[in-house]
Amino acid sequence: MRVSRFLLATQKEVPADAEIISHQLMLRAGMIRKLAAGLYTWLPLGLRVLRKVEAIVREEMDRAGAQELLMPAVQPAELWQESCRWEQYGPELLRMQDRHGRDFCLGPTHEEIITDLARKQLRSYKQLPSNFYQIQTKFRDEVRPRFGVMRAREFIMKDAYSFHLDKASLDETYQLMHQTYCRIFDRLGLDYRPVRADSGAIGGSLSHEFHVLAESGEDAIAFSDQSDYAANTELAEALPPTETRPAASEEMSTVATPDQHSIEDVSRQLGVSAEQCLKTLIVNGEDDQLIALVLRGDHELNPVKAEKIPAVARPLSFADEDRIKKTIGCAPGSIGPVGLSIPVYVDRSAAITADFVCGANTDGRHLKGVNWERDLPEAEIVDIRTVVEGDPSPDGKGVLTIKRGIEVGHIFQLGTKYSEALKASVLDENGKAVTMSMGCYGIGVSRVVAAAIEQNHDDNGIIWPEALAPFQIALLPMNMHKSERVREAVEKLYDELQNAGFDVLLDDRKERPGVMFADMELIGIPHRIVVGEKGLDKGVLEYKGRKNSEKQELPAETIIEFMNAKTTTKTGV
RNA sequence: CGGCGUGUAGCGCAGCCUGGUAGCGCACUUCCUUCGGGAGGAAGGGGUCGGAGGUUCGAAUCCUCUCACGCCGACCA
Repeated sequence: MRVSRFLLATQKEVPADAEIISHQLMLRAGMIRKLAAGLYTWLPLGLRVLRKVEAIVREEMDRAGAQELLMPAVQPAELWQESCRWEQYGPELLRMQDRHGRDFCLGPTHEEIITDLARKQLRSYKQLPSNFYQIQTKFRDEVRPRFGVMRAREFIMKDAYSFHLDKASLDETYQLMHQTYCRIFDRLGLDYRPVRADSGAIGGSLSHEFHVLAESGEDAIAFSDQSDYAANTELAEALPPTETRPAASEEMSTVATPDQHSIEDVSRQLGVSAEQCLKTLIVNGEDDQLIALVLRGDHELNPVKAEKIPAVARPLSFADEDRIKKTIGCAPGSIGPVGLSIPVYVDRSAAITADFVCGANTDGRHLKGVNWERDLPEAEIVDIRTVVEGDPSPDGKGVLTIKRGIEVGHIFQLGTKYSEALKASVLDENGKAVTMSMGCYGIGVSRVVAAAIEQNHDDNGIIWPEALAPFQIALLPMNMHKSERVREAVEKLYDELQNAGFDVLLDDRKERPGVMFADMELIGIPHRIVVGEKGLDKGVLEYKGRKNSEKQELPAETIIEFMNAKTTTKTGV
């Protein structure tokens, strides 16, 4: 490809609202342009990278025996009503009507569609297991799209759905997909980790997320320092403390704490540490009652865990202030577990705290020297906090460290949630109808592109892993428009490299060298070959890799051989 | 959904407070010089100032409404 025939839309400046590096670089390099909130056009340069990701995903899915198909982006409401998600899904599901007034939605995912296909096309156990996948545009009407294509409303996803006669077969395919995902992310050249995850509202039991590690990641991942345990902090268990509760040593007393509402305020005023304070959160429960959750002041409530308490309403929501005042008699900020008439659940760590500080259930008052058993009945002990760095690993080996990750893949065992709702069954060997078990496996293809940049860049721009680069080689002639020798040499080299199977970007613009260097580095081409008068005199070409800063001179006739050794993959002309 | 903020040339911004014929940098076009790390000069093209309504002799500027976009919050106990 010649730059003169290519939309190289690089720019020096970047819109002020691009917060993270991948978003800035994708705009600067001319990979994407925003059309509206969460909607992006992929320019030719960006699309080339996207296609590289897709190709690798496709190859590995095919290799794992999955079959590609393509389902509509627009989906009829009837199927969503059948699975009850038309009501459950909320405003992220973009709904619309056609000219006849029939309801449709833009698909945020395709469980209903594939299950509908499966119930019509799969009749016999002999057809199982089957795994179907597609690479499709999805739409989720995010409250707050941000970070460019990282959290866009419209995005490209590879989603796969497998169908099985029994759990054993599902387990087998799940393991195969786990391995396939590892192969895919290995080939993409990314630093990633498979982590255990909560399967959330989608249902099912087993679930893993694949995270690309990056500071800008929106998820927190807990790792053991002594084993391969890794889990989303939403899921990671905070083990019961091994120490027992110390004996009470203080008398309970009331202290005035006017206008001190936060743990920080109270601990500062009373001169005690945050872990010596207990906070009491009031949430809405089932049956329209309120529920109190007690945590240590330095810990955070884990909403996913809290939702698992049967008495707590799902989704988790905080009680509104008026109702708290009416029921408890004080405003949030002065609540404590002593003398509460509503159900109280206490976190494992808070349950072994002695002589603690908490709200007195009277505005402007706190209690100190409070002790379980003596001053208030022991509440039901639960695990409702989010793990923190230094907690023991849930697998019993080592302690946890916390890192940020970008979720680029997610695999689930769905079980029969959708197949039951849509009555998708096959006949088994005995001629008996069996509801199929399902698995579901997603990769955020467009997000992978952004994640790769988060992990691979420097001050000059993007540094593509070989497998993702939009072009392999940047061919830069020095002053070609002045020197006929350079023009001839570079045209010849361009042909030779292409004939040898390399994807080459020839910068034939009438630009100064500095401009060419800067642009090629910004867009991250892994290999650079410079052709100039000086080199031609000596019969050499100059090579430089994007990652390392040393230039080297090579005899012109050895360049093909050299590039073959440098690159592992070729994509053809 | 709530709070705050921003809409002026393709991009980044000034002008608005204090109303009087719309500017700067980058980018773009042409020419000259320069030519191995985002060059210099000269001459150009490009904007119904987000939209609607109002006040005024006169509105980018003041007022009202509206749309779009962005940031923050939704863990305060």
